[in-house]
Amino acid sequence: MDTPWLDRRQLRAWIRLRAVLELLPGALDTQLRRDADVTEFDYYALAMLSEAPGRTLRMTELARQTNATLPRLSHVVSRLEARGLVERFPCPDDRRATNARLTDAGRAKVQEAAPGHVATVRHHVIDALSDEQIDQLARIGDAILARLDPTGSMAATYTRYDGAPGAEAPR
Amino acid sequence: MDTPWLDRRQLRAWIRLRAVLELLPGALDTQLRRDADVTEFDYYALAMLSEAPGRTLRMTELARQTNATLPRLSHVVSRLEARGLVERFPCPDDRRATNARLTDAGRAKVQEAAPGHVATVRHHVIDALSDEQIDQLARIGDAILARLDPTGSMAATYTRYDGAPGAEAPR
DNA sequence: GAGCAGAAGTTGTCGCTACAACCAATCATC
DNA sequence: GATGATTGGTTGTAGCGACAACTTCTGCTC
Repeated sequence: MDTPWLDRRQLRAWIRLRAVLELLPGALDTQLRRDADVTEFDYYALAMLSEAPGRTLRMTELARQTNATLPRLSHVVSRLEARGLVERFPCPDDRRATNARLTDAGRAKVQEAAPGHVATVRHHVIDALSDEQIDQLARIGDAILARLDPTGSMAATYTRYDGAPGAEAPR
Repeated sequence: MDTPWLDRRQLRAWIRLRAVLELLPGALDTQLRRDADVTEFDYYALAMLSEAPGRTLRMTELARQTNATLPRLSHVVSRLEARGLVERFPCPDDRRATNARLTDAGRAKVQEAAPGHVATVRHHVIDALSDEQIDQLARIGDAILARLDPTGSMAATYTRYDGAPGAEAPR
């Protein structure tokens, strides 16, 4: 390998990022589980569906938009389906495929959960940063994601910012 | 609440951060499990111990340095102890407390795993960013952590950059 | 010096995720 | 129009983390 160790500045940045990686997901999860009885991942899956045309997405597409593997999504959707928040039905165009559609109850759940979630994201991230840092963070995220998923097949890219999912007003 | 929704710039940054939160830990975990048969968390626990004087830390202090809760750390250390990488013994100063000490095998494990892990961190994060972005990331991390853990009691702060843990040459 | 609040850890249980194996349908190619 | 490879998705299992309950010990306060 012969890879050089990190210098002090690099290490400082990495330690911080690692701490955020460790602490932030738990904070988001705790709030949503307490206030709306859903996981942060559940919430995003529901939110993505609520933005989709017909409130419907194919499993593969939903997995891509939530940065999840297909097995994971399948389990999650099974649970959401059992709770009546989502329904599955075979895709007419491709009989291998399955569509997931948000039910009315699911839509209500998103609307119920959204304000508290947005407030939490604001409190922990957005409001902690200056406008300049917000843009810096976006570019840093881009750069890291380009390495994590070079093909771009996995990471949700969201070039459409006109009504992007998960944190806007529910339609 | 009456919290405003995120605007496009904020949303862009948040979506990126969320994707990193989802994808990066898995990438680090996969590499370490494959090449050294340890979790990323296992690795950091071992690495923190390897930096500590006498390769020993109290459980509470180790939990703080790894951003973990005490129950979680207790389980992890139990597993590491069963593998002979760590040993536990009661703290003589405070009989409530437990010390965790790195064994020779544990030290060897850290040294074995470190180069590959550092290479992965470099590849996915450090080398993806400019020097300027590295510093920006550190400051952004500081700002977010200040919100996540206002008291500073939890998040590992690491003002000591002379030989910081986890990514430097093992001693 | 008795009593009590809080700190330090451990343990048990439950739910979620990763991984691997698997099935079904489509596509390509001959 | 068969066959092989790939895509789309589900299921089973094992392992890890969150949470709550509990024990032991310390230190305060009266």
